[in-house]
Amino acid sequence: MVLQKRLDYGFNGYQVPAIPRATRSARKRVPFRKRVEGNQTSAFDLLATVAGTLLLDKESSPASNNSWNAEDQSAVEKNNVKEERQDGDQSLKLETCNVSELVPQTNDPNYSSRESRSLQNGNQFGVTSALTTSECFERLDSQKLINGKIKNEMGSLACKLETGPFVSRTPGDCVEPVSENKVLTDEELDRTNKASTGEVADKCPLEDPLVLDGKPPAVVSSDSSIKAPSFGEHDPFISFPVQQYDVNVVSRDDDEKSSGCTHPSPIREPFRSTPRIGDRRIRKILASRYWKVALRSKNATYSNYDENLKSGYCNRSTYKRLRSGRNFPFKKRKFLHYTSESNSDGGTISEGISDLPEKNINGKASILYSKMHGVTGESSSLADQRKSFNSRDPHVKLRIKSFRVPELFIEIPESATVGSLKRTVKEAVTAILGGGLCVGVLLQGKKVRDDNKTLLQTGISRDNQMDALGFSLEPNPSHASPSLCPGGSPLTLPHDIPLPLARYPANPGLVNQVTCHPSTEPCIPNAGNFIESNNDCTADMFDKSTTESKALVAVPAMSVETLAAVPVHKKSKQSEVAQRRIRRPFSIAEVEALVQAVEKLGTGRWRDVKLRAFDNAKHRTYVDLKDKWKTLLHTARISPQQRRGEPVPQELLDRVLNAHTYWSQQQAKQQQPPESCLPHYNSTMIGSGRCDDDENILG
DNA sequence: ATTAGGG
DNA sequence: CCCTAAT
Repeated sequence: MVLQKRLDYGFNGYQVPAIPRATRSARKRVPFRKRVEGNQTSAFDLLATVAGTLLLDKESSPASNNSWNAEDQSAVEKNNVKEERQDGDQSLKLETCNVSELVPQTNDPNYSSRESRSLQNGNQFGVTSALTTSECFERLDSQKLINGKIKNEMGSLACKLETGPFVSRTPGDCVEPVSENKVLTDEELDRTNKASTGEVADKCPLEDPLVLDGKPPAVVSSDSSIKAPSFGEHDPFISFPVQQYDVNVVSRDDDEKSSGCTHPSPIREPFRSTPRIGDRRIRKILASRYWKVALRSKNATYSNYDENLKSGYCNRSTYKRLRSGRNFPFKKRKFLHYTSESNSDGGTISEGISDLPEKNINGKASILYSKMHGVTGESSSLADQRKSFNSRDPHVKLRIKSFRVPELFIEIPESATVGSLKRTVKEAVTAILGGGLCVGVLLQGKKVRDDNKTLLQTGISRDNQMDALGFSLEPNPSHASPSLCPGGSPLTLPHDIPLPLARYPANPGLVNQVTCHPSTEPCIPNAGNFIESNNDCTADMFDKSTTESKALVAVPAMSVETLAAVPVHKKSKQSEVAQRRIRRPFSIAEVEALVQAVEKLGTGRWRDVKLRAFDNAKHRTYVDLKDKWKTLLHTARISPQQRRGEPVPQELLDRVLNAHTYWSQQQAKQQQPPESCLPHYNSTMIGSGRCDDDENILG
């Protein structure tokens, strides 16, 4: 009775019917189908597509989790690592990792179906479900130049892979590694490695590499505990920076099983060592910033694009999953590994980019991958695109031959097995790809910052521009503090000039941009709907990251320790390490909306408040609103001098105070329903003296 | 999934 | 904002 009435009547006496849960659930949304025509794909779409491709790649196979362990005999992978003694720990510095060629195709309404067809019909492309990172030894020099830092002490890893023709594979298939491809035998690997070694030696005369080929690797249990002794008299730790690291992720999981006969993974022995027995901490440092190497769950992966996707599409259905996974903190803890059966929403085809990974899992491949094949000598060219020759085809087809992953450090004891090393690198890269990945688009060396521009507008769709188009993987700015972001990562081109790109008006054809224009300011919420103010679009983040990354240069030694503190290899399982959400101070308008909603609904009904006033602000959870109210209350109670941040109008603070006292009394009244019908209202309130529920309070 | 409160 | 206990 009383309770029910409390729910139905608002602070101001307005009737505020409780919203039925079934219908008011923020997550119940009508599916939205994105439709764009022609070259209307915005740069953002492109980014999302690429990112989705990467993610998809990573998740496309259930076995891919351990894929890095699986290169062994048949897997096409080789790692040449140059070691350098250094304080006991092995420091791998992966300046670049090239991700295998992928072929994102944007803006195709019939996308999924087309790709499926393609898969069925021919083997032109294959979904390898493998993240193939491939070397480019030849790029070393240029890479160094790009980075502006020559590292003589750096060894080089040459991992040239010849994987042969494309392999076709159905998305759902379990990784049957490159059956049709040329499978490198141990011998072949060995030979190749040696060749590479020689090459390396030539380029790095300072080093005196030893090849450890043939040494039986230590057996490592699944929990990564070391069961085998370290190599002879050598120090347990070695430090070997890797300039180039070629990794081929194959969806196999036989690393551990075949531990005893792990193929030789050439590691050049250090010429100097420092005795030290330490824990098996693995330190990985990404040059541009210190990544939390701990793997983020795949859901976290989505989360990273949450904001972007949302801002890009403002499409509820498109990211409803994301939303529930990211904006509602309680879900962050529940990340689970996806299985191939994962089919959370079984959405229709061509939903949106955010659905790509899922689609693939569902067997509806949306993106094709092709095996990387000896793409070398492309110093700074991050991608190679082809455009459909059919001029009538409004779709831009890109083929990204390789991706560069930001430089990263890895520290691992020399007693660790090659398998664990691979695992470690895998985790590091996976963390990057799955965690704070950002994709940048470069056109003629310049960053395309405006995500809202279409490919056409940008010029990406033009033939003459295809050569100048590049992609870069960048750390997600929200994943690390700028101070930890030293020198330009290999991803960032040296001449990263801020482009004064004019913001093009949102393309009318893009539904998503209507409500999502970055300049959209939260209008004064008339209790109806509160326009979201999710302005942190990717473009801005990009600017920030690239700008900041240029400021700093060296990797502070201390941060190594910092990073090491992160439980890296704890169990490559659910190291989801949910990152803290970015701070988003409430705007005055939001406060206004909050106050107004609380006045009507009262405290304690945060979900309704959320739905009422912040339903469109997906980054505001009811917990956020509750917290904000809490702080507002606190702010209202302290002296104005003590307040910080954007000053909240006193008027609003007063209302906060009033509403709080009012609803507190209401709450108290319900404690003792009986004779507590005393009209003791706050003096500032104007209400009838009735103890009923329809009191009127001054707004 | 929500709410309430501490951190 | 995060985390948790309690609903």
